[in-house]
Amino acid sequence: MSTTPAHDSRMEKIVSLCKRRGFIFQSSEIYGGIGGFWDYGPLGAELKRNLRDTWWRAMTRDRDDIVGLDATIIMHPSVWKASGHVDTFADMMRECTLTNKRVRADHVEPQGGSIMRFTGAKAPNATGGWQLDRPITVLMKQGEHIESFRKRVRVLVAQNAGAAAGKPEEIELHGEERTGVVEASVDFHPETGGLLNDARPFNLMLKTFIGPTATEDDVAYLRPETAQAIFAQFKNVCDSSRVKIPFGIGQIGKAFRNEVTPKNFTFRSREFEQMELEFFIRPDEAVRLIHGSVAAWNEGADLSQPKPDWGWELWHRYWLSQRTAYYASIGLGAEDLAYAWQTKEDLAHYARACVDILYKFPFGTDELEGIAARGSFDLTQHQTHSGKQLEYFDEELKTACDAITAEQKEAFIEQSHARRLHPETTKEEITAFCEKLFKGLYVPHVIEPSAGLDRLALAILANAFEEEEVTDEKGKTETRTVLHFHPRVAPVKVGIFPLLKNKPELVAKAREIVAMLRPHMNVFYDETGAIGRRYRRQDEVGTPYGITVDFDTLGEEKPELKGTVTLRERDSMQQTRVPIAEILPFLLGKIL
RNA sequence: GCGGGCGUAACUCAGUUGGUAGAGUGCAACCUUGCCAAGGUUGAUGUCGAGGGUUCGAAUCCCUUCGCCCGCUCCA
Repeated sequence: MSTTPAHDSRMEKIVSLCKRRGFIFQSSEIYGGIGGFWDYGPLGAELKRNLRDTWWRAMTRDRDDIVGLDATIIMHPSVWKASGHVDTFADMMRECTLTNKRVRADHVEPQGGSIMRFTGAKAPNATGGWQLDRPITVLMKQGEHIESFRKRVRVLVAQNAGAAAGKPEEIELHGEERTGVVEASVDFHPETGGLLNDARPFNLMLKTFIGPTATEDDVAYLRPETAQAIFAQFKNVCDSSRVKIPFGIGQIGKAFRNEVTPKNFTFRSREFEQMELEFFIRPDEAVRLIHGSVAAWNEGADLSQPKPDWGWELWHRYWLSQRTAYYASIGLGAEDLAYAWQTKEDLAHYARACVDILYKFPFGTDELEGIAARGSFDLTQHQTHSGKQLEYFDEELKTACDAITAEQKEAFIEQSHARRLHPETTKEEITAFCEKLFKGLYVPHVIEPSAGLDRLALAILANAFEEEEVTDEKGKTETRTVLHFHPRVAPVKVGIFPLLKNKPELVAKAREIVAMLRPHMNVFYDETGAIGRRYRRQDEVGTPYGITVDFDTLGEEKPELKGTVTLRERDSMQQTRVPIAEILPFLLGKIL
């Protein structure tokens, strides 16, 4: 899916600017750095805070159907057993000794064939020559022709060696020897046939210990996602907040994953921040009982306002449109984004649908947010593992069911069985589920828009970055580096400059304006250097507006201009004369 | 994890066969300076990623290690 340009100077420039101007630093840099961890400097901290605030506002404060949560990073280890993370994140893995391809130890199918061993390989014709000195052991499958086998091994060797070894046909294999025959061995990679090394635990969750003794009994995990805390606290939120389905719980917080390969600057980090919403909805069956039918999604459906007869599909589409509108509100428009729908085969077994919102990063188009329709899987898992009832009592559903006859209920069960998603679901399970529904009880289904804050910050930076050719009045062309941040997310909202710093009246007036604006926004005062240089400095950190106090502000020669300043706009570099009294309302209108 | 490239000032980079580290930009102060990186003067900053070795002497050669980038792999 990603397209990666061979040399991406744009990304390098962004990384360099981030360091130089204090957006993002490598963690622990004075000790040589630590892979996959990044710090936000003064401007980065402001940027990230602004982004976090826009999400929180859009998702909680601006709506009356979503509440917030702020849970701990370390939770009861059982949370991760219930969620499936302990199992799927802690597989025993084996690696192919030829290609380093990794495979789950319990997923290796027994294979038969001849064990072939080579002492090494050489590519004398490759640029500079190339050589592999370690032995290679590969299974020649039953019925595989010896020449096609040799060709296959050369291709694998070439792939693994990268550019150094040159073309597969240039590779010479040395010391071929048949060392044995096996009937059903699990020691060879299912695809490559390469010998597998010993199984090793491979866990993507970061481990820690609770209490000072640090034994295996005290193991806990740093959360690999924030979502599970929302499910774990679902009942408490319901009991304390008078929320009614449909409603959501949003959370912003740190998560940790032991990524194999952190890469692309902050894009894949081991410590990162997520902004997640779990939006709880009725199962489609409950909607059908209440409204008689479930509204179907079609292209062009009106998604502006939720409707009571929406099922999971419309809710899923609704959140996709809401999230797209959110990105537009902070400067990421349709032309910057892309969407990737997971195919049925890619989906986890419990998921109904999942769409990723991607941003066109300089290093490739990659994920910013995933919106998944997860059914009732998570809450059901926690209900099973904790033994606590996580069903929701739906007054409206109970009322609707009380009004229908026993025959209608019987027909509904039949109908639900006919519509079941998984063929293996039994009639008994469907009946039990429906009987609960008739009492107004169900485990809510969930739509999960899950976004990466650090990825968003990187996208915003990449999207804002531009090196612009500017020609001045004298016809001199030069490069202007500018970050076109949307004013809402810009770390500094306005720069305030006295035209000259050795004129006390100008400095005093500029300080007055700083004092006026500071309670409302992040402002930056600068009096050093020529005015043009100060503008450019602010362009480079994305400050959308500049205000210059000059002699007209003091009314020295043109009394009619007294009390006005120059307002300079970053993107157009246009200047306008505005009264001081209008500055604050103007800026507030742009940044809120 | 594998292969390749790289690591010298805040940034971009130069540094010869091993001889004790530089440029441009930026930064700071002052003078000049009336709206888009202006001019001048002065100034500060490096354990040459880290550790070890060879050597009279290492940024330079060797080993180890850490980090970054690219490709492969991995990515509930």
